[in-house]
Amino acid sequence: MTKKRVTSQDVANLAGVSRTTVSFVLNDAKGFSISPETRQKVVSAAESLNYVPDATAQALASRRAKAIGLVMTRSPHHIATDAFLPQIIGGLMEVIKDNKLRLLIEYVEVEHQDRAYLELARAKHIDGMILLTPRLDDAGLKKLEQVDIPTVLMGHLEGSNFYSVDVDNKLAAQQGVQHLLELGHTQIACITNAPPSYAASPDRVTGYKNALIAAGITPHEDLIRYADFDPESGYIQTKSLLESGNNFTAIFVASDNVAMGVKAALREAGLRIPEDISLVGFDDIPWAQYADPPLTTVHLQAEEMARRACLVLMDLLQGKEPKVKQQIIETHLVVRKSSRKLWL
Amino acid sequence: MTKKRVTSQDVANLAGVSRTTVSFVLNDAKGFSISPETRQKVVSAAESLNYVPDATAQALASRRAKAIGLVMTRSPHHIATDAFLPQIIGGLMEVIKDNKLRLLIEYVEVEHQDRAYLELARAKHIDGMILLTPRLDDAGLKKLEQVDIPTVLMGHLEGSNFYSVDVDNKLAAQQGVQHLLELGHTQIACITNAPPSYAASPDRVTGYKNALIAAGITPHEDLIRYADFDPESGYIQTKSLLESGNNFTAIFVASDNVAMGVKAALREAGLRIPEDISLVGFDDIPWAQYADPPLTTVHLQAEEMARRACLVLMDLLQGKEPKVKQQIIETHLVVRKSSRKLWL
DNA sequence: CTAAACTATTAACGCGTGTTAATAACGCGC
DNA sequence: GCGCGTTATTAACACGCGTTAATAGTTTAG
Repeated sequence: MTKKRVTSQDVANLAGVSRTTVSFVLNDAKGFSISPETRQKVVSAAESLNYVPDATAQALASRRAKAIGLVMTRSPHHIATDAFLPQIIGGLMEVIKDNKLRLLIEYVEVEHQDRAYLELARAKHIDGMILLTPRLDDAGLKKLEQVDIPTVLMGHLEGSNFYSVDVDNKLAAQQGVQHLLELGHTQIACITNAPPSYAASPDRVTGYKNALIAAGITPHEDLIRYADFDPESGYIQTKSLLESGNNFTAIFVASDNVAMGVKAALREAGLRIPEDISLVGFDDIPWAQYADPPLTTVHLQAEEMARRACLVLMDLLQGKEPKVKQQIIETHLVVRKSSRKLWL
Repeated sequence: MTKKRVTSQDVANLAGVSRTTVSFVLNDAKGFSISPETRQKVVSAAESLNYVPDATAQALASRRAKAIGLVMTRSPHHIATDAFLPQIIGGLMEVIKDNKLRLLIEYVEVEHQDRAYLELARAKHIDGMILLTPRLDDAGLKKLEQVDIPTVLMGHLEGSNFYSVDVDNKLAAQQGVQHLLELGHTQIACITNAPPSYAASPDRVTGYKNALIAAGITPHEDLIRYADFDPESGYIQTKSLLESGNNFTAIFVASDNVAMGVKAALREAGLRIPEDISLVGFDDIPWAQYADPPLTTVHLQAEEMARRACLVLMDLLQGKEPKVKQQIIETHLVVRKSSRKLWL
């Protein structure tokens, strides 16, 4: 048993035809006619040789990598604690396997942001890309916009021209805060999901403020804290909030993952949820419903978002014009046990 | 402004040298000498043209894809609820970026298992692969073993000849159960992480039984239930356990993710943790410490495992013989609040 | 002063496939 | 028997790069 690679030439030889014919048969080339018996000969020859086309050569010749990239700008550490990643990958996978593509995970270091996207595009490793958690201050994205590589944003970037799939962060945040207001809370703190440089973060704060204003309450900057994706940052910001001496009876946390840390800090301070402090999260990560108390939160369909983003990308890859440029996925509040009526 | 791709030929022309020289300079080819001024000319030419080598062509010519694959056998749905995936990807990323490789996520459908691995290997999309959650009954793996593609298993497969990185599942489970025994529990149920076909599952059960036997307690099959990765399966199995009428004062759950569902079922049945039932988990996923009560669990260093597995793979790719064939990563029990002394 | 040994560079081939333009075989009406 | 449209097939080029073997130029050893 020789270890020699089986090429389409071998298949051609065995079938007694040319390599071109083999290619036509295996790719179902349209506009060319091949007799049924020839087709059969080729197919069985390929089968008996266990022929698998060389993806690299195919990519070079066809000028399509047959792969898309999921591009993130976060450090490996933050990637490791991203509660949404599995859902997003799962969602992408579903679409990708139908289109016989592959998924590449790319990680762009902040320092190389200005060049990395372009190189990614130029290197032709991927046919298109899906960008996660874009930052407002990402210089590389501006340049990427000029280049002609199919790109879909998960999230939104003010003033950018990318195709995107996102939730209405303002509205969603407003829904969450609205719920707290309806329960009678008026002193409501806010802890964000991420630093303000990530687009979703200020949007959710705006939603928070809008809800307050609509209820005739003046937002208070002292009640707003910026976390950094992980539970630990939530823990820290909650400490800061508690030590600031500001009064509040509820917290809107713009990320369930961060809320985990918030809960820990509250518990440590002897505050019970929801008896002393009501908590509303954001994201509805899989564990939110199993937390104790189960977390009231704004449900975000991450898997569905990924699926949609991927579908838009598929359209772009096939040269079709996607129907909508900026797609909004619906969110809704899930009321569980971490929030309750304010005692008066 | 034409959108023509910049090739190494363009760089060569601008620098006034041959394409070969360009290749030598850019790849730091050893065994060939190039004068400093020529080198400089090439570098600045490449720079000014914004030259980015075509990865596809490089791969074809060099016969290395410069990418490795993370291969999973689970459905997109299960991928979406995998709490470890981010940690594993994060760990892999860390090693990969140092070696200028890329990460491909591959998903092998169960129905195609027998052929998929081989095609993956033959298609040369990737230079090597890391296999996740191998199944005992996976026919494709047997065939893969014959082929000469660098492969590292995360997990263990009895009787296989793969390089692997794993925890000592038996010992780790024993540690967890031991803890419950020391607290005075004698009636301890067990809910696994996965169906028995996944290698880790029966191993953890064995560890559970061993601990009991060592304490002079006869394991009772009625107290063992097999979950299926997600919280929901934990919920279902716990229901089944409760309805079976068997008495128990503690549960060893071989997966924190599953344990989330177990907690929900217990709470629904009016049982408090740890007052009525002590709970010990397995994995120490990032949210375990933020659960309420914080979960006592066996800590498994997923990120580190991924890192190690990737390092072994790097060795294999470079033709080095890795030091150890089957690497074991240490685990340790983390005692939190979900377990406590049995009232007598 | 010639042979040998190095230095600097390149022409040319190979990687395995997709695809165009050309060829060969074949039936058809006249 | 002759042109002509199909049908079936292939030779040949393109894709962009890595790499070997060979060619000039230049220094060193004998």
